[in-house]
Amino acid sequence: MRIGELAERSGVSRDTVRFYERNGLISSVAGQSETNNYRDYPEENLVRLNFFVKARDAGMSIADMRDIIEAMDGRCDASLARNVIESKINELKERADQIQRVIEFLQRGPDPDGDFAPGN
Amino acid sequence: MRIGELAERSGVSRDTVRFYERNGLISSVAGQSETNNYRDYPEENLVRLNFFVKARDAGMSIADMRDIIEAMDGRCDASLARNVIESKINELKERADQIQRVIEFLQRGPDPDGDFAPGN
DNA sequence: AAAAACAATAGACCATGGTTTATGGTTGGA
DNA sequence: TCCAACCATAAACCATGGTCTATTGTTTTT
Repeated sequence: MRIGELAERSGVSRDTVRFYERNGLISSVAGQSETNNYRDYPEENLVRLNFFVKARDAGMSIADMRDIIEAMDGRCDASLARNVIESKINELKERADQIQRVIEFLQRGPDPDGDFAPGN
Repeated sequence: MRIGELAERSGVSRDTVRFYERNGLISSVAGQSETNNYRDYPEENLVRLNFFVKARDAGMSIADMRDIIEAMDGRCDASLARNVIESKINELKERADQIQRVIEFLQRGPDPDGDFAPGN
């Protein structure tokens, strides 16, 4: 499909698609037309972009996403890939825990102290 | 205390302290010395900074943090403050959920599809 | 055919969250 | 006294994650 369709169906802008491509997150191939140089974006990019949007909302960086898709693409050996994924999962869990701590702080108050509590 | 001590004890750099102050997250008062214009950072800033570090690690923006401390400082009425805090809590929960979804994706595979799965 | 919509490329621009540099003054220990 | 470490201020700089503009060419729609 062409970039506009991909952008439309994935919910990110054309510019963002190009930005992601420049940063190695997705890839396109030369189109079959002789008259233009429109690129063709294979269907799989749609799946990826759906993931990127989720991952972005979860606070994941472009570099992290790239690590993950490279690991998943089997460009490196399977056990290394598993390690990469595992470590990203652990980072995400850390982050979720940290969020939980902040939520608790906001709900109940600061750790031991008195001032700067939500109950003020 | 002076900026260096605050930075040291809070674990952020002096530059970051100044940056946070410029952005309304903490405040200082003029020092008592006649010969210099060193600022004095009240103890409470330490408590705040401890929170900011947590909040930052949880992915909270400066603007969000500012909203929270302004709400907690009682500069606006209590019910409004509670609303602000509540909505930040909800945003954090959203974020945590999103992270959980990404974790599950990475552990089990994509939603319905076949390609781009961690199992590759 | 003419206009509107789309595409490619390159580079400028923007906000966010800091960090670094430059300049000049202050303080504390050897 | 002299140097290292500290402080203040302002402005420049940086990476990240995009977004916007300009230019040029291609479809598609009317």
